[in-house]
Amino acid sequence: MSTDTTPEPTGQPQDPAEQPWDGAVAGEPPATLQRLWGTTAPRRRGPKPALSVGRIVRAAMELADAEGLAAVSMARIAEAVGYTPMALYRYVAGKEELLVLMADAVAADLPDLPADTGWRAGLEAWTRAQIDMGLARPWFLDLPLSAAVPGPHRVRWLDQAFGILREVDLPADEKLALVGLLAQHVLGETRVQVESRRAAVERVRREAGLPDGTPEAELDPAAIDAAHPYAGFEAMLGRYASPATYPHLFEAFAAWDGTTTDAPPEDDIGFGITIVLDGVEAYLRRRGALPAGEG
Amino acid sequence: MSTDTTPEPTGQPQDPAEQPWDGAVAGEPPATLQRLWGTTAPRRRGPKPALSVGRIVRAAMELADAEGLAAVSMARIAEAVGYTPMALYRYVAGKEELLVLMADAVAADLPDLPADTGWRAGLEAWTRAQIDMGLARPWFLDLPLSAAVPGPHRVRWLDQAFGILREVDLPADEKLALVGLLAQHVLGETRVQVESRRAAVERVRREAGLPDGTPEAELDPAAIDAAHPYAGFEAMLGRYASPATYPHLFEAFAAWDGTTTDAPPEDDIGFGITIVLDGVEAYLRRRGALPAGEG
DNA sequence: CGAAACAGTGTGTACCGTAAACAGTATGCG
DNA sequence: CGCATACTGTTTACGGTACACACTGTTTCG
Repeated sequence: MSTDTTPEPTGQPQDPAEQPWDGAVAGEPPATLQRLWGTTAPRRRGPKPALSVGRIVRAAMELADAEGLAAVSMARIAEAVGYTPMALYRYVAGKEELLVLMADAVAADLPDLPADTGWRAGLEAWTRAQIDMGLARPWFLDLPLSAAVPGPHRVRWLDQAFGILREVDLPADEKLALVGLLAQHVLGETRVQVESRRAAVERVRREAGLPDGTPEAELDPAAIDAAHPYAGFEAMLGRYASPATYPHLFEAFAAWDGTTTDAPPEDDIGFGITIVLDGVEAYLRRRGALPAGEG
Repeated sequence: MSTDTTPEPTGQPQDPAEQPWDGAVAGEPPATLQRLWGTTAPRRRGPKPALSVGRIVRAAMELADAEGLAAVSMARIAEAVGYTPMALYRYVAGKEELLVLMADAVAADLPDLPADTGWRAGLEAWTRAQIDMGLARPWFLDLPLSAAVPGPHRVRWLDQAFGILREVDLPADEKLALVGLLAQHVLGETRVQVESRRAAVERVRREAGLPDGTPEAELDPAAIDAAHPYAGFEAMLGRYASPATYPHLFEAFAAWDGTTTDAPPEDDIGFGITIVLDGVEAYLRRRGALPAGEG
């Protein structure tokens, strides 16, 4: 982007052959990227395709929503759309590519954030929206690292972050680094939330004596909310920790009265966001990048 | 731990039956936790076991080190230790449990940190050591969320964090939340590092025209270090971004001169740590928890 | 000396992702 | 028009996975 040639509005066909990364050596880029960005040239001959990439991805996501990522197999997807497994390979290079497409597609549901809240409130909203998305689709966290390819929806979300950061005076690469830091925090926070909820559900189910596969809907939501988040951890400590084995942990938790402080922001998510954004604010101040009136 | 009964130094057998979570309903806890903490009661009758959990886990880790987590299958492990695949099931409940054991075992190599550096330097060292571990064993990042069960080595590492935080005046649950935040940041940062290195290696290999499976050792290390970390991202921008599609991104990167600022700490890792620890410091100050002389 | 508890093996099932060969269909070109 | 061509979805098959179950052989306790 440091060149002065303006790129075309949307990607053009531009002869799929002769791309530097094409050929036997290549990783996934060419076909996968085209599928991601919807820039595959329409076919001219032969029967009209009955399926579409979009429909396949949508079926895969519904499956993941309902039964988790582990349930997403080529066979199950094919069954859902009413074709044979091998038919999918006419639309998608393989399962790995399908996961890439899914990873971008989830970002389509991210909201349009209001502009003109300051950078800090903006980033907080940006962060929270993403965590909400992760909570709604926990399977997102199970996607492999290799599925994190920038696609149109993901980049749109990134664009919003840059919109929020317009008022901040920093070169683009530093903004990108900051947004990346935030994005990583989001992923981690979501993991914690999802995992702690899953543990709470499991504990409530066990206490109610219900069988393993019981859907969450049959459990008491209040009991789930009330389930102490550190319960499993404390049980582990009580069983295995001693002054001899884990002195500092033992000391700290022996002195603890067992009550959770709510001096931090009322919710767990806010706790992390506040700390990270405080750090970001310190960085901006150090760099003299705060908008006028805040510096 | 808010009770006054001192737990025994190390877990005792304490009758594996009659545990609340035992039986058909249970998830993994009983057997898996016992295997994790090495508290399985020795068998009394029958032939002496030829294998051991430790040997199996070690073999699995060697396999993962050499060929990645995807190469770790029950069959390959069995081959490595010289027995049939089914023999492993006498020692381990299944593959999932094995991954749990591996996840804890990696933490065994984490160093003993020096005491008496202040809380901030201590936490930074704690963080960096963990990132180094992740870089040394990238497969660690591929482990599923479900493998994150607290085992002896993981808890020992947590204990060190609490040792570092002794001088900080905060209830145990808040310390735990802070350490958790840091741990999540570490995971994210390691992901970024591993992924960007992998991308750099791939790009260098492509430019050198070498085949896909070429081991990293045959590539020019200097070229890998020099490979611009944002190259792939910029290529994507140049091809697909326009003022119409991604206005803010376009604007920011159009104004950018293409040079990376090194105003932040010299290395990428320090960039993130500094921001997060600044946030933590702000939190401690707000809570009046800073050690005497720092408040 | 049984009997019971255990170790490791052999065999088999139910999946998984996907390569290859195939028959049917719509299109562009001579 | 007619046919080669490119494309569709299907069939079949392969090598891989985790693991259930029945089995033989070994060790130790009552």
